[in-house]
Amino acid sequence: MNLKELSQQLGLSQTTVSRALNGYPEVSERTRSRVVAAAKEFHYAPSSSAKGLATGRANAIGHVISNDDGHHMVNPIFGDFIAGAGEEYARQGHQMILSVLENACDEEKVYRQLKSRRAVDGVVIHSPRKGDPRIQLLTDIGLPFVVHGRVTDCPLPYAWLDVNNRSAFRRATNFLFDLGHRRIALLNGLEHMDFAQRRRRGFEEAMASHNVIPDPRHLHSSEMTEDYGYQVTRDMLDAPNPPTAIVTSSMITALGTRRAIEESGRVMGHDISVITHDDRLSYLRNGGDVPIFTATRSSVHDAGRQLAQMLLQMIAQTATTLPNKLLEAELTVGQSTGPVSPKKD
Amino acid sequence: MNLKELSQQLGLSQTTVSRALNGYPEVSERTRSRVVAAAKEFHYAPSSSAKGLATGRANAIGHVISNDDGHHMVNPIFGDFIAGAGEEYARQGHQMILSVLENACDEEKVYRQLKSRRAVDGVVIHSPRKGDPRIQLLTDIGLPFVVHGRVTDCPLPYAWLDVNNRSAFRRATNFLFDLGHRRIALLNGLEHMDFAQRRRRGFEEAMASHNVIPDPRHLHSSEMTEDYGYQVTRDMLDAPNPPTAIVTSSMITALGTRRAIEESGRVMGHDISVITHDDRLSYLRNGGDVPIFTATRSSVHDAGRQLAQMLLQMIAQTATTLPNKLLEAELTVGQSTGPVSPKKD
DNA sequence: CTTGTTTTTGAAAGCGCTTTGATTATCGTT
DNA sequence: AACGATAATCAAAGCGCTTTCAAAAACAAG
Repeated sequence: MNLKELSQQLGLSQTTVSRALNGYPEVSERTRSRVVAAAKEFHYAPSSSAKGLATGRANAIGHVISNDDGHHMVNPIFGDFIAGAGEEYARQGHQMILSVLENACDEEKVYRQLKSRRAVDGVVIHSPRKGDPRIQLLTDIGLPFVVHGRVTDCPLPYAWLDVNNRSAFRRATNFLFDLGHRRIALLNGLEHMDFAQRRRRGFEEAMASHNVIPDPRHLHSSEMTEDYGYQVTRDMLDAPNPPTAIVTSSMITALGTRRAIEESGRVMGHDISVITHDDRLSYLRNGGDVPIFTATRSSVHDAGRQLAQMLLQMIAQTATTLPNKLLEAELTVGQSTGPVSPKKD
Repeated sequence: MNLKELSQQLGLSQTTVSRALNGYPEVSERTRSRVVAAAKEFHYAPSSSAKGLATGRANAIGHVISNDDGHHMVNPIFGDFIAGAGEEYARQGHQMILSVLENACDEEKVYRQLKSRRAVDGVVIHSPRKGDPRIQLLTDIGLPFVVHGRVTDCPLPYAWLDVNNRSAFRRATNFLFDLGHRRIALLNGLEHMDFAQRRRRGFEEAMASHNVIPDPRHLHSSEMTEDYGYQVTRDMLDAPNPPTAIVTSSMITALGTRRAIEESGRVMGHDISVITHDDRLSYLRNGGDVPIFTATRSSVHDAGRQLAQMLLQMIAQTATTLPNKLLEAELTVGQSTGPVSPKKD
């Protein structure tokens, strides 16, 4: 069923039917309701390609995700972020188009094609890296975009939404100092990612403000897997002068850290403290009323929703003002932290 | 830059340029290479809506994911599956369209619209449930689809790709019997999901074939979170007559199970055995050369790739044969299983 | 009953591509 | 040189919508 057939059924012109369905004011209420009823009855919905062709808008937003340098690693955050954004798109009648990159070198091509094929009205930039070339590229080709995160030292203006990673990690670290800790380890994510850089900075600031020089053996950076948390923590605990507290970048890593701690016969929150960042992933809830981990939390699902809103608004009003939003993570105290314990060894 | 402009640049008709770019045989090699070069130079790519309108094909596949009955739970499998499928789509010049459902009641509407708006050429069905209504619906409206999983007792024929969950869990359970275990617990996923039903059946078959009636206190079903694994395992270990082995449905749950085991002072693989199903999620690797968990493994990333291939092929050749594929999980022995230990209590 | 105004409806052009059916160039044969 | 066959190219229609511009209907005022 297409517009022509529908309008014939109704004995009206395509023009009127189209206007009725798109809420134009110059059609009488009587005919509008007739049209809407008929559309519902015949399950009519306008062809999106025809509509796209006629209007020049795709009513779609692109998300390009890459398998992280061929590690075939899908960001565990991804699912929840996408779900949040997707809800907002659905609400506003947009579609989400996902492009999966196998080779990072195709990156530029993919964005260019998205633009020249008019497949999307805008894109969201995931996992910005240090000196990320994408914001220059997208600015050049004139494709609206919002960055999830930020790009340090980027000379161009751009729209973004980010968690205040630096303040979150500064705060987490300071919290540990307040409990008396001074030998604090950092299990960071991959430090070519911008967010990891900021987290490190926050951590270092807190350390510096307490005149503590971090032990290099206690500073780590890797993909945030469970195994990484386990291995690194075990090694640190086995070595002389182990940390009394650990700040870690993700719940998954924290699970590994906890495992190593428990395996060593220590009690987390008593013998050694752990703070993690918690993205509130749907399949990794941090306990119930009493969180297991003390954490800096910020819902990535919510970030997805808000970022989608920003982007849709940018596109709708073609205003030249580039919005940005800094979300503060909240520090929730759980069972994984406690005052530094009296020297054991 | 559109086709018209490009053809003017070249001094050719749109017809010829279009044919050259789409690989039709009736254009000379000399002109074809000229055209291709010019297209590259001007970053020309055909508008997807125009192409879609003209051909009637969207060159897109839809994935509809729902936030599981309002639990706002995104399947952790989702990211890797999507990545696998997406790679295949990219390779074959298709796009992936993701629809996120907030209310499960919109389900029918979303599929109908995808069809009537001609937004996709086919869809993939995620997480089929017991008596899933979607296969009836899609058959009725004539939208090609492949199910990731199966629907038990479905009277209609349909295309699917699935892991042999039943045989995997039968095999896992039998493996435990071979090690001398008889008190075996099952930590299953939500049993309104079809895959969970099959896993349970496989487990029960193995139990029955050894004339063991499972202790009802050792049969569990829930969303597969870490906490679920922990809670349930702890409760079972605290109770009299705890199981000597546990079969669990996901790595995440297995992490919780391991935590409860270690917390109780037992050693996994020695005092109590654990087998899990391992979807080979990219961010949850089961150790390195020596797997931590003995597991039935089957890459969900690979499943996504293969399913995408099936669907694209179905669409391309409009053949009426409905393909299906049953993947066998492999049993990999890790450190989490061992012979039943001499009675402790 | 005109006329001017406002409200409501329609005819047709155009969005950028594919594809049919016609036309021209090229070439080997007689 | 003329001819039919083949290869290469093109003009134009059509895909299903939106939107401009024109026309008809309804209505108020003179």
